[in-house]
Amino acid sequence: MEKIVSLCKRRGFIFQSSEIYGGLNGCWDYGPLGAELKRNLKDFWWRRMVRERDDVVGMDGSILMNRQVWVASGHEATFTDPMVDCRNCRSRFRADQLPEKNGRKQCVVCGSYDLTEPRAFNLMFKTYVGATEDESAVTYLRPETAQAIFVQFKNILEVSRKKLPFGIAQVGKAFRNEINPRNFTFRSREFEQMELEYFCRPDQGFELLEYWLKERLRFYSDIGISPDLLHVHKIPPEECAHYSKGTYDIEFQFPFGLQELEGVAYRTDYDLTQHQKASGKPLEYFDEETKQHFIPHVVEPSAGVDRTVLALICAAFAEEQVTDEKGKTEIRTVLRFHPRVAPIKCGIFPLLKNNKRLVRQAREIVDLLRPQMMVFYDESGAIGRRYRRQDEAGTPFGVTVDFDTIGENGPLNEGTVTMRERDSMKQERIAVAEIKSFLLEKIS
RNA sequence: GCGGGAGUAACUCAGUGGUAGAGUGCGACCUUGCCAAGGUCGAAGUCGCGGGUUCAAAUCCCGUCUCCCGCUCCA
Repeated sequence: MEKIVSLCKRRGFIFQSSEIYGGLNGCWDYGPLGAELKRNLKDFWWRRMVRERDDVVGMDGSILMNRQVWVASGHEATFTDPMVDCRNCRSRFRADQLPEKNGRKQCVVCGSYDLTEPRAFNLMFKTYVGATEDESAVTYLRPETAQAIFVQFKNILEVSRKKLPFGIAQVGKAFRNEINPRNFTFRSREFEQMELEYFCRPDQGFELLEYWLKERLRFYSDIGISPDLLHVHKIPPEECAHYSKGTYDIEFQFPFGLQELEGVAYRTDYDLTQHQKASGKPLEYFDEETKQHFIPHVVEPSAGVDRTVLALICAAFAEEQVTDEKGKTEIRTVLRFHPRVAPIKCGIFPLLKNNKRLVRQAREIVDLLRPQMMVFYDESGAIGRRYRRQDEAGTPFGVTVDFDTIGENGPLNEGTVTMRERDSMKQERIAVAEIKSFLLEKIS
């Protein structure tokens, strides 16, 4: 893990937030390569979950919402009071509301005395909206993005003219004042979620839970995370959150252990029911076939952007022994990103920088590709060094303009470049005119 | 939150009271016909931060922040 953290900083994937002031616990910044990687991940999620489907639409909710949202969702009560957990039945209570016997607090559900110490669950960041800092102005930075979808359910149903089952997707920031941020960016206080709330009839819930689990596993495979590194954890019913009738965690084998990337939860009609009650506004759906009104159930695949970025980096990280022509062995550090998520798609190099024709031709190729993909031009140092630099950045392809390209070795290979592939280090000659379509096919 | 370890250049680290160091990397120029190792020059450090002891602190003491590891926790 230390090697990965070090590479992330050295190459500009991830830095500590506010580093020159000593950092801020649980907060991280993405550098040039990290920002590209993260953007590629979110874009592909959006494409797969929204644009390629008829039954899902997107939204982008605000981070600050009316405080009543958090009262209704139950977050205010369970996130801000001193709470104790029962180790026996996993119930959670406000510490001041538990009965005591002989000076010991007792679980009101199972009667166990095996309780955790009371802890302040100030997991929501509190803030004030408006000029006055009094109680009436209090609200919170959202601790999850899902609630924005639930409270706009009716509006989106109306304008999108969708029928059940259909989903609303959102990518955005959420904040939790974690007691113990850990494991690099894995548990951060400010993080981004990619969430889909997929609404359905009550009788479709379990079937759709299985469907979305499968669909999401396909997604991870399509961004280059091998199924060998993934594990599906079915949460036992007694451990599910109170609102859930069934949850699967999709876990990734990080260097620090098997950890959750995404939860696929069947949230029933809990959230919409809560908001209907609290707001007094009907959030029911009218089914024209059965002529019935009911509150839709919902299946929620909820993925962490930052932890998936970290998983991509961990899965891609490799150190391999290579032997050069003199028989010397050395370590090659390479990030084997899938071309689809790689921050830079192609490096473009003139074989020598002191030859104007080579440089000009390479620059032209840069201009050719730039409108459609992130490319990187490099002319400094020996060509091998430039290849290795891109290996560490995870760039899947490299194009080198040589003397054949510009016709100096006769017409045989004129107008072709070498295309070097990162993982195999193999090179093949390819016509300049074909570079763009070759790359577009690989990264789409 | 508890226990352990660590913070010195972008990275990896040396430096145990007396002028801030190395390797790699980075930049410029030269060299270079395809897998990081040539030459010359150069930039770069609030020694995590704050306080204390001392003629003098990267070094000793106290506090604090941050990261890593193990517990704990993760509606």
